[in-house]
Amino acid sequence: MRITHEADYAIRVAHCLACSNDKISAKQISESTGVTLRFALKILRKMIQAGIVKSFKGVSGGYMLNRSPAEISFGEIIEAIDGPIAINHCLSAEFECTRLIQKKQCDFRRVFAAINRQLRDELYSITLDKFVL
Amino acid sequence: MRITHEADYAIRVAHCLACSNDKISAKQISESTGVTLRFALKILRKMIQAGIVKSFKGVSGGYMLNRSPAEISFGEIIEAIDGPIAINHCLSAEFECTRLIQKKQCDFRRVFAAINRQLRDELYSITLDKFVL
DNA sequence: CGAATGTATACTAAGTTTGTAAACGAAAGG
DNA sequence: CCTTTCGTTTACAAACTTAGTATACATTCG
Repeated sequence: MRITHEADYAIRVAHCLACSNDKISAKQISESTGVTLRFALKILRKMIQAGIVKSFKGVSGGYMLNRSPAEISFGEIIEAIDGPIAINHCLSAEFECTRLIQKKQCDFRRVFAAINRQLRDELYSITLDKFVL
Repeated sequence: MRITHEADYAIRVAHCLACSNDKISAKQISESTGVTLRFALKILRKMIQAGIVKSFKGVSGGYMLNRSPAEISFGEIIEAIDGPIAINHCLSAEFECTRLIQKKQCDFRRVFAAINRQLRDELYSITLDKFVL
């Protein structure tokens, strides 16, 4: 029932980017967040694919946020790294309910889905701008 | 960001107990929930330790809930199996914050703690009686 | 070109979860 | 009182997930 370390690091990486006006290199990000360079690169790649971050190649390349910090939420970062938020495995896309007691299973599912939605909404309501100095 | 299979099974086991007025044997529980006998025993043991379930030894022994279904919540069952609900590792008891950017870390923590509290409250508000036929 | 930087894929190590086995303990009922 | 039935405890192993690393390649700018 918790986010992965990787998602936690991703939030710190995103925060680091939000605090800088200019683009920063992976090396600088690594140093200022304490996340190893290699691992930071992996996280940055996922965030690029999710459209949260953009990158610049070449000698003076680096990374920066793709949108304003106010438009980037914890929920979005977590889902970019860990995949869709699902507090119970029966809520994930791949899952197929094969229980004998079909009705009960689905009652449980309905309840978990409601809680999940609420949690997800909360995580999406927290944006990076609230943490920039 | 999800509960373990074990906690999910535990909810079904608890539901099974809630649906029966009399005590039932581990074997019956296993058959009616689809959880293997050995694993069901393991889950029952944890629920006994948490005071959710009580057991009777001997030839006509078995298990039953220790309280009325209305007094047993999803949150309690999940915590009995998985331990305290903590959406981020920094919220767990053992964790020690050693970040350089102390202040920021703690801002994050404060936010996660608030979300966690809300999630926990929701899970504790869902009681077993709502699922008994 | 070549130094600095990002990209992509694949792999390994570590940790957690899931599930099983075996030996022991306790109570009901003949 | 002793056998049967059932629960308890500890330990172990297999499977899966997460965390982190290595290697090789591509792009940009001076």
